[in-house]
Amino acid sequence: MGKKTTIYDIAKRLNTTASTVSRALNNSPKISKKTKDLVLETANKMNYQQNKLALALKSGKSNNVGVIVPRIDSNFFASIIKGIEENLYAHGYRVIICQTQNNQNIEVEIINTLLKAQVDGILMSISSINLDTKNSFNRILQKQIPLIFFDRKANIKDVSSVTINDFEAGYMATKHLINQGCKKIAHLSGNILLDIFNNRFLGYKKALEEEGIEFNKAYVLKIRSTVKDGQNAAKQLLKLRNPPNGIFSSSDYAALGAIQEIKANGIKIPGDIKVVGFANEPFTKFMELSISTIDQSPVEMGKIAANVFLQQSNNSENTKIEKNVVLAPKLIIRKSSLKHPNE
Amino acid sequence: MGKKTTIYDIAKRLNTTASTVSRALNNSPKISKKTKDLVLETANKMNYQQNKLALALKSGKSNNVGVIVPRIDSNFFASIIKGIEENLYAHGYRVIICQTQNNQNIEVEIINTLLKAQVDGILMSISSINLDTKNSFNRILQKQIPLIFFDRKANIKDVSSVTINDFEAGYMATKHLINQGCKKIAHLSGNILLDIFNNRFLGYKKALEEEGIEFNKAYVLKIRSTVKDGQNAAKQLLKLRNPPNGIFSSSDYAALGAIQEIKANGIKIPGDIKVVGFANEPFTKFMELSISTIDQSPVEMGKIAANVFLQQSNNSENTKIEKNVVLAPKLIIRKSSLKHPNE
DNA sequence: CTGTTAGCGCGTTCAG
DNA sequence: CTGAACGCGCTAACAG
Repeated sequence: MGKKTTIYDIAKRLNTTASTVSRALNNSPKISKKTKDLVLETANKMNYQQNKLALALKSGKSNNVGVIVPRIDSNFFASIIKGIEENLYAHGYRVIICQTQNNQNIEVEIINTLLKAQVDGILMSISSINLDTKNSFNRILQKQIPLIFFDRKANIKDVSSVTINDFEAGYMATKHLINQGCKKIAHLSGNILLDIFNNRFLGYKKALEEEGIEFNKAYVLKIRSTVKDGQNAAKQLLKLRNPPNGIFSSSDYAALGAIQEIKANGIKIPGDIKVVGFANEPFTKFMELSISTIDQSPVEMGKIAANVFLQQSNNSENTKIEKNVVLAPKLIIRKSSLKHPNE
Repeated sequence: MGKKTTIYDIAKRLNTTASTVSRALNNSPKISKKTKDLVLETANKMNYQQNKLALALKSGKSNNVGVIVPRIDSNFFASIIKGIEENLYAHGYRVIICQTQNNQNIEVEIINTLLKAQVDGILMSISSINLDTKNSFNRILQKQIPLIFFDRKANIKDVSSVTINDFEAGYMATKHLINQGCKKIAHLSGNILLDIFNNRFLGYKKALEEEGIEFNKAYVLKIRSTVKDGQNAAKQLLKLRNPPNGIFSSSDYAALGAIQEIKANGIKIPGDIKVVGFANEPFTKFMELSISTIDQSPVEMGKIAANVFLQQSNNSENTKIEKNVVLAPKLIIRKSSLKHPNE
C-alpha cells in the first residue's frame, strides 16, 4: 500500500520488461497499439505515477527553478512570484522559493543549496552585491544554468535581467512634483549601492537640473523601506530651516510614514507638501488620502523573467544570449501629490 | 568547464574509489583523518558539489515540500508561506510553491504533479472540497506522505491542520459590534461550503442569539474577497427598508469596498455604521479611517504548520498522529468600529 | 580503514 | 516490435 509502484512492478505483472512499459508510457512509435493499451490500462489500475526524480537524475534536468527574493511578504515580490509561477508551471517547471531576508550570507548559502538541488535555472532579485555573491553568480554561470535578475540586478556580463527603467521613474516622479508647483523637493533613497536606488536618485537629480533647481544635499535622506524610517526622515526634513514642499520617496512604506508624521505636525498634504511613493503597494490606492506612486507591473515583470529563462534554457547553441528587458514605469497620480485647482 | 564533477572524478584523481570519497565527505567514522583531509581538499579544489538528486533517488527523500495556496499575492498567504519557508529552510527542506487560483481542476493537477516530483510533504490551504480533491487527498495519504492543512481545511481523518478558531473570531467581531451599540448587524460571508466561512457565520449567529438579537436573513450576503463585491453588498444593504448599523465582513477587501460605498452615500463611519473586517491586511492599519479586523497570525500559522509537518515526518512509528492546532484569533479594534465617547 | 558490488527508477542504446 | 544491458550520482552492505 505504502509502496510505490514502478515500471518494474507493472512489467512483472504483464510478463514483460521495464523498457516495454517505458515505451508504452512515453508514446514511443515502436510499440504495438495492443501492448501499449494493455500497459496503460494496468498502469492506471496499479495507480502508477512516474518518479520524476529518477527522470531528473537520468536526464540532468530537475524541472525545478529557484526563485530568490529578499522577502516574500511584500506585495511587490509576491506579485512577481505570482507571474513567474503562473508562467513556468504551464511549461512543466516547479518553482522553489527562497528568502534572503536581505542577508548576504544567507543569499550565498541559498545559491549553493539550489545548485546542489540541481535547479534548471535561478531567477533572483539580489540583496547585496559583494565579492561572495559575485563568486556565487560565477559558479552558476560555470554550470551553464540560466541566471536571470529581476528588479534588483547586478551588472554582470552574460546575465539577463528584467527591470524597470528606474532612472526614468525617478525622473517622472520628480518632474511631476515640479509640475505640481514644488521647487524644494526631498528624496528618500534606498541604498544607492543597489542600481535601482541609484538610478532613481539620478533621475531625481536630472529632473531638478533640467528645471534649473539647485540640488540640495540636505534634502536627500537614506531610508529602509519601512513606515518608521519614513517618519524619522520626515522629522528631519521638517526640522530644516527651509523644509521641502515635495517628497519623492523610493518606498511606499516610507512615503506613508512621512505622510503620517507630516500630518501629525498639522502640515497639509498635498496643500503644503506633496508626496510621491514607489511600488504601488495596494494600500497606496486604498487610503482616503491616496498616495501617488510608481507602478512597476510586477506580475508582468515575473512573467517576462520566466520567458527570458525559457528562451535561455531552450537555447541549445552555446552562444550566450544576454537579454536585458527594461519595462516602462508608470506614474500613478493620486491625491497626495495633486495641486489644488486654485493653487 | 560546464561538466559537473562527481565523486568518481575526485576518486579517479586520487586513485581511490567513490565510496571512500563518499565516506570522507559524509564524515564517516571509518576513515582515516589523512585520506579524509585529502579528499576534502581536492573536492574543494575541483569545485565539487553534491548532487542532491542522486541522494534523493537513493534515499527516497527529495527534501522538497509542496505548498499549495489559492494565490500568493495576498498578504495573508504570503505571510504564511514566509513562516513555512523560514522554518523549513532551516531544517534542510526546500519549499515548492503552487497556486490553484481557486480552481479545483488545477488543484487536483497540482497535487498529482507534486506527488510525481516526490515531495516529502504537502502543506495546503484548500480551494474547494469535492470528490476529486478528496481522491487526491487519499492518494497522498496512501503514499504515506504528510499532508497538513492550514487555514482552509477539509475534514479528513488522519490529516493534521493548523487553523484559527473562526467561530470564536466571528463571535468576537460580532460581540464587539454589539458592545459598540450596534443592534442591526449585517454579515458579508464567503462561501460557507468552506469551513472557515461557515464557522465565522456561526460565530456571528451565536453572538446575536446570546444578546437576544433576532437573526435577519436579509443581513447576510455572500461575497468574494474583493473591493467590488464589498461595494455591491453595501449597495444592497443600504437599499433595505431597515439598513444595518454594523457590518461584520469576512474579508478586509470587502469591508473596504463597503466602507467606500457607504461613505460615498454620505453615511458616517463609524458614526452611523460600524465595520469590522477580517485578516488584518496591511492596508486596514494604514487607512486614516483604520479598519477593525481579525488578526490570524499568519506567519506563526505557517511556522506551526511547518512544525507539524516536521513532527509527522520524523514519526517513524506507523501510528498516525493527527494534530489539529487551533490558534486564537485576535480582534484588532480600530476606528471603523469605535463608538464615539458621547455615543 | 578501504575496495567491490548493488540498487534507487527511469530512459535509451544495441541486439534480436 | 520487444528484451537485455547500461548509466545518471550517490550511499550502504558486504568483503577484505
